[in-house]
Amino acid sequence: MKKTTISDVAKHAQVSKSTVSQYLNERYEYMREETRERIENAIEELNYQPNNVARSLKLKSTATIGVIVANILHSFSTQVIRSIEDTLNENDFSTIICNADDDPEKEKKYIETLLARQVDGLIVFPTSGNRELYKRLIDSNFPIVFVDRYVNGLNGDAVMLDNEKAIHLAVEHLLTNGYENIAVLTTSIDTAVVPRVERVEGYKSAMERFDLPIREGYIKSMDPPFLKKGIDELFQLENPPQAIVSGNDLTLMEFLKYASDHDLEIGRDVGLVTIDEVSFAEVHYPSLTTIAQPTFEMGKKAVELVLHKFESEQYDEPQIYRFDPSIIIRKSAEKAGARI
Amino acid sequence: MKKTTISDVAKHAQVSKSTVSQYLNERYEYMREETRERIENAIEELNYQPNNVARSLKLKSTATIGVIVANILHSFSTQVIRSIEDTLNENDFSTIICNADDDPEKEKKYIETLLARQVDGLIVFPTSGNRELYKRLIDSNFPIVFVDRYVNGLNGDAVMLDNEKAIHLAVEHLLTNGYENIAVLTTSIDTAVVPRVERVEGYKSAMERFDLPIREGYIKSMDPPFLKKGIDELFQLENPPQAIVSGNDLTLMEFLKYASDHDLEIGRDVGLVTIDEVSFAEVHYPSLTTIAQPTFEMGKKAVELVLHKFESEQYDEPQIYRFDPSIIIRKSAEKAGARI
DNA sequence: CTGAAAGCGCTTACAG
DNA sequence: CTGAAAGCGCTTACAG
Repeated sequence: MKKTTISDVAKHAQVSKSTVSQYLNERYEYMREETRERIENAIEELNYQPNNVARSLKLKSTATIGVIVANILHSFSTQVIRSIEDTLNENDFSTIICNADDDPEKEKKYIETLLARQVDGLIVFPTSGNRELYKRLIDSNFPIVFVDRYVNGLNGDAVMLDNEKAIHLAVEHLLTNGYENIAVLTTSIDTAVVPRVERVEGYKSAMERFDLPIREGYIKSMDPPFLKKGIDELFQLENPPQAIVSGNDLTLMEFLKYASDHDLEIGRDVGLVTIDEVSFAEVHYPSLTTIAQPTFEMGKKAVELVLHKFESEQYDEPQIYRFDPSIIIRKSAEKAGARI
Repeated sequence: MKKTTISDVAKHAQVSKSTVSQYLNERYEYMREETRERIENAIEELNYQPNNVARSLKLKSTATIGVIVANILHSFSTQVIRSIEDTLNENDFSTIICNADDDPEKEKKYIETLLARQVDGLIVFPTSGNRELYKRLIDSNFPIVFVDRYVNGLNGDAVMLDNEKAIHLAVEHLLTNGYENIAVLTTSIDTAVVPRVERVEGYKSAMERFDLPIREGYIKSMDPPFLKKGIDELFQLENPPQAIVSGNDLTLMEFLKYASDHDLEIGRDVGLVTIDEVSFAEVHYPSLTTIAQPTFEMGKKAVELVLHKFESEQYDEPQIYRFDPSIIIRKSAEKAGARI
């Protein structure tokens, strides 16, 4: 079961390895027609498959990009990653995906493995735990692009949603439809994860813009296991909210469970707009009004940035690229007080 | 920006490359304590990172498994892949995931790329288009394991659901709750994709077992874009079905859309059991009774099989491993004729 | 306990 | 148009 190598092909076609290599790299102008055919036949007959590992070693490039995602459970992440893979594939690059599971230790281990495997670049949805490591990579000019979040104080490229706009769209829609007491639900902001912080800030600025009071009690930021309690507190308030803005799909699931357990009918008892499009938005009863991120474009941009860095030697000033959210209006916030 | 190599470390520590290599492979018994420390310091000072590509070339092993999935859009696939990644990771293997998008051409290209990259094995959710290629791999004893589907007539290991049992569980549950006219929805069986065929066969054998007539008109197998029409035909029948068994999450989405568009209330107007657990089963109204596959165990088993093949030289007779489905009873098929 | 040498399978500058 | 040689960064059998 020995694998056939370029030497076998060379011997069989009675040419040198060099010429076979030229053939493999499609530099046919370096050989006669007749030679080309001999090599072609030899490859066919021996069923030769080039060894890319050897090629990578020599070329110092693996044509592989590593992707590290803080938490693959978010539908947003899954969608962006699909786009990243597709785009890389169009460029004849492979993708290695790693799920850090929100654990900085795991993230660190993955980064090191990927570097040892000589990936040509990294696209990462960062946790908040590896500032130093990222700094070193950026300083050494290694191609790296952040998605969804950036790392505070680091001078790296990032592909981000315009989070403020996302919240404003949600709040505006709710107000237009008559909801005034609006609460917001996000996953924990203890670790200062950028989009979450921006979404909470966006909530406040939206309330201000529409001359509404900001009640701290209406802002609930906590991780999924604790959200149930947070939501409960919301509805125990003297003035419970008439509507909820859910910060992502995980907070959405918690809220939907709560609503179903407490016979809160969405749309009638409480309005709902959620950030991130989810697969079941259309078939949920009532259908869910969502703020969608342009996941396809964001993934594509991330790939373009990382490949550009890899291919060009020059240094470009790092930038944060903001993408516009869009609202998909369905029925979960159709009309306030519909029950009356 | 030249990378530091094992030679740099050797020079800096004033030992040979061989000894550094022994150190890297943790064979400390081959050197004095003092030497070990010198190397340790040199690595630290130079911030040396080993190059795994070179190592792979020499060792003829990349510690990487390729995963090719026919269609990543299935929630089942996503779940199994997560389990595969986790398990491989525990074994210090990397994973490269490719989505064939139900396109045999794409699948073929991916297989070839993965082989060129010298993956140590392949786990694949096969399309039906590459029999010959798979045959060659199996015949040459390359470590390969099929998941979800096997390729007809090929002697390879496969990790499968007990599809017949899955349908029986669904039908039994519906009958127990008073539904008698039961239809089944699957994606197209034109290409003889094994689980779909088994599910249709399972439907027939279940009907027989419970002494019910098999009506061909109650069996709808078509790809998502055409399902709407198929479902419509079902409900135009003289005797429309009282309940639906949905073959997977994609047929489920089509059915839910249809039901919502035609004001069919699930549970009241029509009972529903679907194969594959979906994220929103709990929060759907009414909550969905599902037949869950043990995705975690299946992924784990696939990894064990492929690593075993890779590590052991001996030839084991290939086998099909069947996994038991389980029913998660919720409310979408609670009681027939609830409307009366 | 340590090192020199060969080799993994490619690519490419260079010579002819 | 074609080939011999060097080298990518490791590992390992072998000699000392």
